Amino acid sequence: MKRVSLSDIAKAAGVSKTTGSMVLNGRARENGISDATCERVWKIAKELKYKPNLMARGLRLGKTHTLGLIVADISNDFFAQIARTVEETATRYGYHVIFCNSDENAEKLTELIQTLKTRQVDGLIISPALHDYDNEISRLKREKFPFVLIDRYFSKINTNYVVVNNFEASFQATSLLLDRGYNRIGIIAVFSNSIQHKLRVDGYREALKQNGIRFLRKLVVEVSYGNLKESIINAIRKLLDCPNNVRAIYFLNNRVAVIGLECINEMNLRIPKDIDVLSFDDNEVFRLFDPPITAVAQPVHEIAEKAVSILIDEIERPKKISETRQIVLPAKLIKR
Amino acid sequence: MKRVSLSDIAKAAGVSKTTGSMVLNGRARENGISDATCERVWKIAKELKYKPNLMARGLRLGKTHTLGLIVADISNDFFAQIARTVEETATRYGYHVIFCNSDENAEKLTELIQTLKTRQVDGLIISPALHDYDNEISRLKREKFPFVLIDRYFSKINTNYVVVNNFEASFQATSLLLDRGYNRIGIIAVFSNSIQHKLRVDGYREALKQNGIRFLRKLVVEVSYGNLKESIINAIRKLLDCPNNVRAIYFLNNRVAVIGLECINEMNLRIPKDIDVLSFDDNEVFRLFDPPITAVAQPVHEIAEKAVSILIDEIERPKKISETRQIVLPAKLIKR
DNA sequence: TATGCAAGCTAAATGGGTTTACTCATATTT
DNA sequence: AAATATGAGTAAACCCATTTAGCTTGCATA
Repeated sequence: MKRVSLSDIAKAAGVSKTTGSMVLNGRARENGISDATCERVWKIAKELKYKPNLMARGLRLGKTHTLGLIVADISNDFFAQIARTVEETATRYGYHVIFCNSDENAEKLTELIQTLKTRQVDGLIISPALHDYDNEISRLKREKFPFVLIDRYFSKINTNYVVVNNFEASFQATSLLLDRGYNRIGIIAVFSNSIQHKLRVDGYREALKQNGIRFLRKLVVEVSYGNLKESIINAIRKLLDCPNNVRAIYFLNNRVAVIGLECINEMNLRIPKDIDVLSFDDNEVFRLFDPPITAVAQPVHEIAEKAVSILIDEIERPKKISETRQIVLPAKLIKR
Repeated sequence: MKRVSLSDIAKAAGVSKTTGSMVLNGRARENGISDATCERVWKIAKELKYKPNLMARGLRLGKTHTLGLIVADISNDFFAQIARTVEETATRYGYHVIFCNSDENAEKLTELIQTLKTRQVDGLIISPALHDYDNEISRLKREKFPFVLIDRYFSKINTNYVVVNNFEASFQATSLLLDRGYNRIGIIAVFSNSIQHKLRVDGYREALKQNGIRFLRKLVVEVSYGNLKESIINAIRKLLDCPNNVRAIYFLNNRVAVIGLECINEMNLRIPKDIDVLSFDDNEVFRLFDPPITAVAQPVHEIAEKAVSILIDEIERPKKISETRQIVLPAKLIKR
């Protein structure tokens, strides 16, 4: 029941391993192997159901045809969808995908990157942890290891990335709320030092500014991942209460939005009577709410597809040194 | 910048590769390597940041320390959560996970199983496609390839599997609806020849029976994956309409439930006034609905954890021939 | 006749670990 | 004193596909 190896094929076909390898890799022509031999090898390979041992090949070639995908949490709808398309696209290119969850934890991320490198993945698609300082990522960069960041990136390192136009999308989202007549809009976000976070807040500020409304720092509440629910309840309470007097909340991501909605529910607040909400990042079920939740939808499929194709391009093309690709896709405001 | 290999370590430490290998694999004691040598090797390995080449090791040992996970669609909340825990658990055991989407397509599933085997994963966790006949799975079984089925299984093949008690859970779910006073309950499900499907319907029948209500085949509507939305709208319309006169719908899974809710929304029906609903498979947001949606929640974490540990046990233990493990976990009815 | 060359193919090295079957001292038994 | 053990370690085989460098043989040209 043991696997058929190239030697077996070679022996059975009465040729050398070299010839066998060449034929089965479609290099027969260029190496002047005769058609007769060629056919013989193929026939035997088929009969014996030969499948090359990818580890042997990988060892020799130094390539595994495997990509690593690191996200905060694959059970989060946004990342699950990314993962879906990453896998699909990678498969089209003949690659497989190993995935890992970083839990928004910089140390875990560092560790994951290292193990995946040890495991010899050919490249990485990474959504860096929120608090990550750039160390491990910039090490990858220094080592010229192929990788693409998605969703988030670092201004200080020149890397490949695929993100959305956070500023613009946030500007539009805020403008919509302003149009609806809210001029005191609270933001609830997970604490983060990332650029996207900043850009989303900046977009919000710009929208306020263009409407002649003053930006108030205290309306931007940053909660921490630890006990999201409790902190969000407090945040909402604080925003609604008197001097703030907020009537619309802008959740800066998916996760916060879903939990935020849960809190609003529990606090017996009605949307939009008591409070209106908007979420950056869409969720399949937002449109099913009563009323449906307006959200900024990221083009997940494009993000994933682009990331994979850039990555594989970098893996397979001879490296044109430090020529990075930085894609900013438009996010779409879905009014509901 | 090239990787440090075992030879490098051996050379630097003035020992043979053999000794190096033994030391670094913790086999120093049993092979009578002196403590001095041991320390020297470790020290050098650390200094040079030695990471073994896992492909070389894998090639020799015939093991990759990789598991394959095949689900219908990883962007489906249920599978995303499974994937999450599978990865976590596998990592604890020192394994990585390659995932693939079968799209409920038997041919694709067959192909995936084959590629993953070629890729030398050590074992597979599979949620078989709905319409799959058992061929590829039983081939795995014949070949004694380690695998565990989750969520679904085949009565005709004796395999490892981890599933929930579909009959019992469905019985309880139906009983709840009956208690709420609905005695004409419609079922909407994706067409399937799987046992779980049957068991869920059987549980429903049994509940009706114990309440002295006749089972009506026409109240069980099977839609196909093609154009779910349209078919569900038709199904709902048909069920509500006159002779049927259904006032409660029992969605037989997650996917159908979410889309079903969307349809109900679009049809401007109110829950529970016009129609009440219940879903087999929970979804994070069901409790946020107004009113919240009652659902049967599968213990996803346990399913995934159990599946991984059974699989790894099978991979690592000397095979006690054809001794399969079949786990049936209780699903929990979450009344909302 | 000797030389060049193309066609068709192969031996052996390579990649980096693990494992088997030794070696070589010295120490202990019998 | 000869035989056996033991401690410490190693050379070489092995896993399997790819690739480099080169080897025949036949035919044509100088």
